[in-house]
Amino acid sequence: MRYSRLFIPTLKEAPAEAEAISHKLMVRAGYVRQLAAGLYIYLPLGQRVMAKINQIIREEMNAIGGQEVTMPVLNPAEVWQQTGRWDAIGDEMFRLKDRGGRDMCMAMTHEETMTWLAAHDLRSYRELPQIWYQVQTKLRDEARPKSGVLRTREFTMKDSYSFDRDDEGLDKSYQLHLEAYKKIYSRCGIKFYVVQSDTGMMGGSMAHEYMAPSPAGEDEVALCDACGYAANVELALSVPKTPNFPDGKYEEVATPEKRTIDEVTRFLKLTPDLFIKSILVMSDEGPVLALVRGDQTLHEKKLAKLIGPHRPAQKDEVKAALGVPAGFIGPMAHKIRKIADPSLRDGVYVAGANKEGYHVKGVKAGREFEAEFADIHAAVAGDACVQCGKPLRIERVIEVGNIFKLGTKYSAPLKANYLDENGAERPIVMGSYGIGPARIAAAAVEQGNDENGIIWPLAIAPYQVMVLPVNVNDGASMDAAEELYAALEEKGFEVLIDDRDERAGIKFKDADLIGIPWRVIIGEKNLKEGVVELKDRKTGVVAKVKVANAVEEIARKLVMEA
RNA sequence: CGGGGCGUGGCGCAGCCCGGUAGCGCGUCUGCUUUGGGAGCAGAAAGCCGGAGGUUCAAAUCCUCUCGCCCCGACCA
Repeated sequence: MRYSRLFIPTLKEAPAEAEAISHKLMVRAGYVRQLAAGLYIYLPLGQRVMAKINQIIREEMNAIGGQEVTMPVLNPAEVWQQTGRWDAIGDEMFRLKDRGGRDMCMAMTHEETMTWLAAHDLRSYRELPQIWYQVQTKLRDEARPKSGVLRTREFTMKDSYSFDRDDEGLDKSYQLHLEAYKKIYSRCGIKFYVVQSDTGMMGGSMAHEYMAPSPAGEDEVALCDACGYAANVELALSVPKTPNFPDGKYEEVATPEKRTIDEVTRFLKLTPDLFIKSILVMSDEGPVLALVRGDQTLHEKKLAKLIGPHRPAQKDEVKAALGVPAGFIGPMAHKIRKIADPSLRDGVYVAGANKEGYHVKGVKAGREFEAEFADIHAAVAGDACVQCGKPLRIERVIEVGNIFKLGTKYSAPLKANYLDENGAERPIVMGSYGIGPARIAAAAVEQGNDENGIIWPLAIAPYQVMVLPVNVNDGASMDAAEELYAALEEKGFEVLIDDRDERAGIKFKDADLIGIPWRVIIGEKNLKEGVVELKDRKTGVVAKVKVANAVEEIARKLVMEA
């Protein structure tokens, strides 16, 4: 392709609203433009990157027997009502009515329609298993679109659905996807972790997420380098370091006006890990007292898994439920449900005395209070791994994919059944597996960039090589450039030739920004000596190669890397 | 949905507090010079100052409402 004909609107400055590196660079380098909050236009270069990612995804999905289908983006309300999600999902679903006044919605995912199809056209165990996938636009009215292409309201998603006879079959389909996904991200050239994840509102029994490390990410994972334990912090288990407990004598201490852990620790000159933090929350079933260690943070998602949706109690609710002003609550002698983090099981702690202006020392689980124990603290760096005891690392990540075992959550309500060998009707056992191609692109930019611009992995770069004649008005340079360009295209490489009559500086800056992995620079002086320069975008290393060997040399580099 | 910030030529910004009818840098166009890391000089085009209402002789500037965008949080199937 000729640069002079390609629409690549590069910018010297990043738009004011861009924050994430990938956002700034993708806009500056002319890959995308924003139409409105969470709505992006993919320009020619961006389009090529997406096409390449989607191609890799398709190849790997086809390799495990996936079959591509196309689903309607516009859905009737009925299927969503049958699974209960029409009501369960709130403002995040775009809803509308057709001219006949029928309720419709824009599909934000396709469990319903895929299962509808299975319900209608899968009849016999002989037809199972099946893996169907789609690479399509989905719409979600995100509460807060952000970080460029990372969280948008309209986005392409590859998702596949597996249909099996039983759990054993699902295991196999799940395993196929688990491996296929690893290949996809590896081929796309991004760093990623596979972590245990919450099944969330998708339902189901097992789930993993594929996480690409990046500070622009919205999630955090806990990782153990020693044994490989990896989990989303939403469910990561960890064992905090055990403090040295002072002697366990139970005594009341006056702590006037000292309410927060911070105030009390300073007042009593003790470290926060010797305290019990008592947090009252209001659940659908009434107030619940959550207990974590003073140096830890309650993880609301972990707690939600135990008690359902909840919110922190107001000051007057604390007083009403416990008869104690907030700031002096202790775990002793309340009749309400109490959930304590396991780190409180042993040891002797300081806690609120359930009496205004007082705390108590020497509080022991099983002696001063009883509670259900469950890991409800947020894992932090340095906590011990539950599997091997080595310290955990916490890293910020972009979720680039997820896989779920759905079981019969959707097949049961939509009556997606099959007949087994004995003629008995059974629900199809399903799995669902998603990938966000735009997030792969963004993650690649987040992971591959320098002060000059993007550094694409070869496999998803919009072009593999850029041929850059420094002076297009020099006949010899242009002849050599055109010849190289034609020869490389002939070999099947994707080549961009910068045939613009621009100053060298501009061409170099644009080339760096756009991030094509390899660059051949044709300069007048070098050409007179019969050489051109071959520059690696990533390392910046420049190699002079003989014109006669250039094509072969470039081909060698490209093939070597691929 | 809660908290904060910002809307001024295509892009990045100043002007607003202390009203007087808009300016800088980059980009764009023309000409000459230049030509290996975002050139120099000369000239030019381009802005209902997000929108509506109000105050005033006069509003980018003050007041009210509204729309949009970004950030933090909540949410994220």
